[in-house]
Amino acid sequence: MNLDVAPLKKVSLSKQVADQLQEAILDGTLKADDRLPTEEELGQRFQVSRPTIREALKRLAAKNLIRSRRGPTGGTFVNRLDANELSDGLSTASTLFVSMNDISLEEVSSCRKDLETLCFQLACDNASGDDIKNMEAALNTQEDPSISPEAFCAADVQFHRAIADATGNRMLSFVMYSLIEGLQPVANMIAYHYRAREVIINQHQRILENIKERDTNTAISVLHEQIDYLSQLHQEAQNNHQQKG
Amino acid sequence: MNLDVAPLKKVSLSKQVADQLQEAILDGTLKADDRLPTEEELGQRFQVSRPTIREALKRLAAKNLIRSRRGPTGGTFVNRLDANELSDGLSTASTLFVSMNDISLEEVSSCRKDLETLCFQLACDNASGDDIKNMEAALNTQEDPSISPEAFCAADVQFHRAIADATGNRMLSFVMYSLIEGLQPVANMIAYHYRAREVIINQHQRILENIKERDTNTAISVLHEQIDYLSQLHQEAQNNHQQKG
DNA sequence: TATTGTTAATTTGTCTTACAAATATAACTT
DNA sequence: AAGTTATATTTGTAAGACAAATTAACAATA
Repeated sequence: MNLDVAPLKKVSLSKQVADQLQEAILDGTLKADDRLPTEEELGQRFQVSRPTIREALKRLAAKNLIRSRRGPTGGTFVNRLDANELSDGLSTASTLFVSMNDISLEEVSSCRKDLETLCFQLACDNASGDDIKNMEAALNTQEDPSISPEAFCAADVQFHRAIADATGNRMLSFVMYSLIEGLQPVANMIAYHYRAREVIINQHQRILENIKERDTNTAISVLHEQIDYLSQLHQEAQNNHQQKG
Repeated sequence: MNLDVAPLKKVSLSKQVADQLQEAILDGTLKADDRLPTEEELGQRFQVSRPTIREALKRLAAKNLIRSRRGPTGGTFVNRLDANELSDGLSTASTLFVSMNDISLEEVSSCRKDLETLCFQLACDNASGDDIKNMEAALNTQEDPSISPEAFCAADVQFHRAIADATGNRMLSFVMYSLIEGLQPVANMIAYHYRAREVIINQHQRILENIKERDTNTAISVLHEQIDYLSQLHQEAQNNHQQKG
């Protein structure tokens, strides 16, 4: 008896419902801001109970695909997603990826170096006036010594994002967002050292200046200086931590 | 009257539970393959009902952070995630990003060209024997003319992933996975044209050959040839589609 | 009339209880 | 001893009820 038995995949109902709804969102059947039927109505259509529908909706909510509101005009709506909101999922994904796979800082750092170098080349060619203004705004925020470490860190992210946006390629921006977000923990650590703040600010000033003057090579050399500096700081912090523990 | 009122966010219980559990997973309190308490026990700890716990767990399940099994030795476990599993979320994210933001093929294509060029440079330097074998395996699959379009497409993804892995930088691999997955729809279309299959296979053969011989420049030139070819095919398909509609 | 207060209706959020399905362990039977 | 059958445990699903939020319509009042 040599029969190949059927796959027999028993996928839970809530997952099947979630997959079908996600499919509808991805292929455009459900567009942004569309309102889904009520949970009860969905239950009738799929022939499952309301808790099952709700578990399915929570799966989609976790991916930021939908939002819910109570009340007569409430209900469940399809989210319009921009890079910022999508990058939330990406950043947890890359954080997880780094931590669970023991990715060394060296790998992350060299990846960022390569990709951001590419961004600098494109940004020097394509940066618009608005892009420059965004960088300036982020830098101005960082230059205020009274801001909190969190705010400094956020402004740091904003600065690098502005450069990614300045490439003019939104797909590249999107990819870079996940990298920048994924390195937040490192940036976070730096923000607590006032000495480091000064160094970072100085580097950003020089980067901005060189991008303005379209001096690609100098801008890139400062970038490399910064990434190496961050690597080194992070390495020292780890060593200290190991000695203490 | 110019008062800034507080945000007043009332986060649902299931989301709060999900966030707390995710936090525990991210910071390492819950490690891979750890078993969570049963749903009932979780309910007691958080002082909420089982359905609420379940909705929270479904949120995490949607992100592939946990898995569940029934039975005495069953329960809910923390997932050990590799790039493959994480790429599921990434691919939907990039697919969504492209479709909801009207990202042109030109942008995606040029982003992939730049990033994959970088990969080729690193791969030519660092590709190991295993990496070469992975590429050969994918190519062998594609060379069988009897395989389905889906299988051809999957093998195509596998080939490009193998190149990304050959860079030796797992962070870069991870980033590339999202790009490769995000372009699945285009690859999918190609797979249905037998004429195109031959072209793709021929290009892959030459790419593999040049990576083996560490001829970076030639390998890259073939890559660019392929990306341009795909762009062109896609453009033609779109034009045909518009004429028909 | 215009503003305020009240009520009702709708929809998601949560709880309770119950049973079904899967699965490993232990007990039992042949 | 081997296989079979109970049994306990845990997630999956269901149904019904009530709470909370929010809008709309209506009534009351100045």
